[in-house]
Amino acid sequence: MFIEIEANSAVPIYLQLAQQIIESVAKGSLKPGDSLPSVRAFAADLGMNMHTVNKAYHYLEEKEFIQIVQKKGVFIHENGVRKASELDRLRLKKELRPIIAEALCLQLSQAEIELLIQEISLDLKEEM
Amino acid sequence: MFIEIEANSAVPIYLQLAQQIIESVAKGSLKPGDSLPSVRAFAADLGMNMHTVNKAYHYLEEKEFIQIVQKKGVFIHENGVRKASELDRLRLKKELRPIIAEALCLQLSQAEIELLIQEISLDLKEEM
DNA sequence: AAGCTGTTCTATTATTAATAGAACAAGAAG
DNA sequence: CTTCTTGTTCTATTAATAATAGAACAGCTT
Repeated sequence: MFIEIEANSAVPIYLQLAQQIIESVAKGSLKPGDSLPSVRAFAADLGMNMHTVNKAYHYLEEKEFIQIVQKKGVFIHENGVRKASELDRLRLKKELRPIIAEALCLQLSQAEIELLIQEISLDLKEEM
Repeated sequence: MFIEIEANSAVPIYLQLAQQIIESVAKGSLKPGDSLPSVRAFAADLGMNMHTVNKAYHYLEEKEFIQIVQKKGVFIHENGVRKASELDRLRLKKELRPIIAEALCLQLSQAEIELLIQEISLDLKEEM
């Protein structure tokens, strides 16, 4: 698994880690049932603290993307890839809203915004 | 201007304020040259601190959405509505990426994601 | 028995968010 | 000229978050 952490990002590193794991699930390089490194091994590999990895894991567990099994390890949740609920859609819209507002100020058309999304989707598939 | 701050949001209130000002520019209810309330008046109106409004203003100034004129006041930047630069597009993509990744895990198709964007765009126009 | 698993506990350090009050310099308005 | 308002600056405090650190625990695997 290829994780790249930007030390000088405004995004906390535990979040960067969690987001990149989600990306791996999105692109299919991590599939439901796959195991993730232990908090210690991952921390050593990434040069960060065990507790930071743990925080990322719990963030992902709350989002139901991974499953933490006591004394066993961490696995991609069986429902890691699933159909969005209406609540999911609302949450995604809330997160997208400020970005779309900015895009509209920057005079991006609907088509241009859709192109951005397509480029991102391609990025998330090419890298398999 | 209608600003609604969610006290219990994980998004800092200075950011919520800034984002909602951007939304107003996006929907056209605030146009380049329009003046914004003074930091004191706005703070009193919203029930928050002067310094918090100031922080939102400086955040928006850095993004070139408003112009702070010494001893005069704050105005929507003449370039508040402008054509996106290539850097703008890259920044937007970086912000969109983790959300799109999550959308893909939730098995939203390209069309379904585009529908979300359309719904948001409508929201940002209807409210004029 | 040894090693590994996530968990829990206490602890420290640094940064950010938010508030508060006072004072300043400069423009506007009377 | 005086008064008010403007954004700015300064110091200060409080709370929360991020990140690190080390130790210990319970339970599974080998």
